[in-house]
Amino acid sequence: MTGGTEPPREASVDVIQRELTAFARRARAAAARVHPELPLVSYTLLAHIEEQRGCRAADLAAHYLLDKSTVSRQVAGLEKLGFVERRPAPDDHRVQVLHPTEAGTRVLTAAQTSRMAAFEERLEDWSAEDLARFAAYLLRYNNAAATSPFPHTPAD
Amino acid sequence: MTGGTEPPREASVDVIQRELTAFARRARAAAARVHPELPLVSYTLLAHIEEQRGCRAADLAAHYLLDKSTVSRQVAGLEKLGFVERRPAPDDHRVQVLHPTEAGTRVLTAAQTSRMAAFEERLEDWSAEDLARFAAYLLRYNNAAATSPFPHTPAD
DNA sequence: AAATAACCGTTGTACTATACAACTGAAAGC
DNA sequence: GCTTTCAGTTGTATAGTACAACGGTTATTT
Repeated sequence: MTGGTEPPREASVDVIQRELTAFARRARAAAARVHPELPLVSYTLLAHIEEQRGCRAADLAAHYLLDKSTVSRQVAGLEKLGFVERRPAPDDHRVQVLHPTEAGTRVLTAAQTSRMAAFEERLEDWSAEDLARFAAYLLRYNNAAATSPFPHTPAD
Repeated sequence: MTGGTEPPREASVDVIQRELTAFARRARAAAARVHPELPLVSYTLLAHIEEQRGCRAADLAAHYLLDKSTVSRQVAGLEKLGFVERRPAPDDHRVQVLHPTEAGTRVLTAAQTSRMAAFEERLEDWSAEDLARFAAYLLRYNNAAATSPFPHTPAD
């Protein structure tokens, strides 16, 4: 299949770019409906915090290519909702380690479940193989983006 | 290859969900940097207008699952920038047909080029086959999302 | 050790994208 | 002709985001 019809790279890149944009918008809208209590980004960050217990705000900023102010506010929001706890690290008084609370874990699980259901609904007729490959592509891309010296050029 | 290690669907779906979100956010941020003059959504809409000459605002709203007010403002912005023209349709005085202007076409081409370049930079070591497959996955996903009776439930 | 730099997080400000609701004007149905 | 429906605009509100300026803290340099 690789042989005959070399699909033009540019066309593919263009599609990826545009579809992704469409996806982003829809994802946000959909997420807002599915779980109005836990906005999309908060959800993502909370999930990260849950996985990487004790991570710092700066980690989140780095990982998601977000400004620290954004993260600061997001985390503040999560704290206000009672979903995360911020504790000063004992060794370094600059940093705060982040932990999900009981409620945080609970709401996260709930959100994950319903979001998963929503996704599953649209992915139900995908083969496991396609799903795995799609997931792998996304990971590959994101890893590349995170480590590449690309356009987030912190200070140029 | 499908045989042995059935990758758990749920894990893949979860990855897809999260990475897609991260991906989308980064794409937006990157796009904003690459072409500050033509914000991401405007860009997308302009591209659509360029492709579907003479489309109406309502079409855009339907296609991108956006509220008409959003489209209205976006189009107004594009017009203010001199990138699209709005003309009343002769047969139906409610509708306005949208056309890209000279400048619109120009800026769109430029944006496409540089955005492409940005994406290419991160996708350069992907095979054309992988790109095509990735693009196809995104299309497939978005089409499913657009036609599914899922959560944009216009009035519930 | 004092001065300087680097780092972490917060806060002020501004802007984009978005939705919902209320409204205007036009067309279609009864 | 009145009412409903449709296309688009405008008012208002909210999320998410960035950048810049700041306040503490730790690390480095001299």
